[in-house]
Amino acid sequence: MRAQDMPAVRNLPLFAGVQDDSFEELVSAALFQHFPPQVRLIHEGDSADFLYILVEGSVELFACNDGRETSMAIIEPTSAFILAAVLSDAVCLMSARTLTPSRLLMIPAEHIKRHFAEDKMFAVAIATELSKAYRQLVKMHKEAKLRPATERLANYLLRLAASHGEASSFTLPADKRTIAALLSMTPENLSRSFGALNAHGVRIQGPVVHIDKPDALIAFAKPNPLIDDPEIGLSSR
Amino acid sequence: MRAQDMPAVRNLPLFAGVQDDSFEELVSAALFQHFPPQVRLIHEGDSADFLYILVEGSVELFACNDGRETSMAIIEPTSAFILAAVLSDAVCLMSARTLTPSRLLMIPAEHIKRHFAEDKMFAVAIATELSKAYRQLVKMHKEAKLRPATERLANYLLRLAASHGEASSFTLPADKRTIAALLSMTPENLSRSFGALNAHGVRIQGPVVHIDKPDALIAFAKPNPLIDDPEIGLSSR
DNA sequence: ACTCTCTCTTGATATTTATCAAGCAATTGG
DNA sequence: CCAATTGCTTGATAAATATCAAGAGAGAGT
Repeated sequence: MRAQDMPAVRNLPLFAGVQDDSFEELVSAALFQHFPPQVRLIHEGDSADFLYILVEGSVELFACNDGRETSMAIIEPTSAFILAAVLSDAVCLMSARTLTPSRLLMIPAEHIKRHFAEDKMFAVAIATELSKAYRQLVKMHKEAKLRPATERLANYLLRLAASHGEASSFTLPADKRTIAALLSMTPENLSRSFGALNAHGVRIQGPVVHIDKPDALIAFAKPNPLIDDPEIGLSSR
Repeated sequence: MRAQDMPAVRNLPLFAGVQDDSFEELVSAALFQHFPPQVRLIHEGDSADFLYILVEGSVELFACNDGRETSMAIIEPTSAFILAAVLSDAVCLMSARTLTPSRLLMIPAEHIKRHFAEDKMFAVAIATELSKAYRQLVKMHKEAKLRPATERLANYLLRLAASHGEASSFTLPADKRTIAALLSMTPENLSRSFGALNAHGVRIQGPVVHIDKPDALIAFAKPNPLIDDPEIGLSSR
């Protein structure tokens, strides 16, 4: 692991209250690995042997049932994942694969669980993270149940813009096919929905989105803080 | 609060590791209230002032957006709710209302947060509960994204049967209209889906479901442990 | 017993979303 | 440079789901 990557990991809310020596212990037990794109890191149903921390690149969480597959989240640095599975000592409910070349810190589950049981500050930080992760998932589920497809896309674009400092242009965090799955639509319908958003000030150039008329898009999307506001400080799944 | 209700609350996994005196402190600060059916307990967007514990009756968690409303969960005793909002010191993402006459213990959020910060065992128990709640929600979201409506219903019936000790008959936990919203369908389509399940050994008599041919229903539903298995010990939302 | 109300069901229709089938553009590999 | 592949788009069609409109049945109140 590169020295310059260290601060980002150390500064995760997850490790906020833990002592330096405890943190050192966790990191020294960890593996640090590079992966090319499209590498399957986790197979759903497997036991959760590591807490993964994405240091660079991007990772997709996805899930399958009866021949279908859908995307559950796109993860960007610096962010931990399968925290809940590690703590529950349970099998993973989601699979994970790299989308781009990625570097990951993998902390053995046993170490996480031991520190969790022994270190009050760590337990508090984990509970705080999990409560935010839970709330984020509630928001996702509300969106899925309460919005039609094109509105989901419109609000997703607004959230992306917000996460890029309200930039009027930004690049999609994954292939359109992956974005489509994330938004519970087919690639065909994503394409058509992008077309429909043209009338509301959105322009697409390959992987880059231009929001030419933010007000028009907002008027169409009707964003709702109880769905669209991010959980501040959330960096775990 | 009735003396006979105490053990069920005390035995919640949430309080498993807390000392008796701490538990007494929490309970003595709490309100205990009866509510008739259809009473709004929580409005989404309001701050989370209490951790609610349902002692008797049933409560629906639901959410609204842009004139639509959907059901997020049906809660039965003994179970705590809005734990995540209380810990995050944030507004509620879901509303709550009683479905039947209900009795609830309401523990002020401040007390929960103080004990959480001070009592390691409580923090550990909360994190453990939240990780299970998170995983339960992942399962719900997977189901919503990966299964068509009638299959969702079929698996829901199998889960209800399992929770009733694999009983071949049981009563639905809420009005069909609420069940429909929970399964992301209209009442009309729920009705038609029940009709479709007739061919797979399901018989409906008002609010009671008979599973006459469990094997046929299972063959149709194709249950998946990574969606349908309950998180054991989960009693919080 | 009798409305009245409410919930659920059923049928007809509309809308939304998915699937299938080309086709096009960009990229990759020879 | 030229296939060949890949990712996306577009159009036509099919399937799933929602909406609208009655109507039937059960329970509540008079």
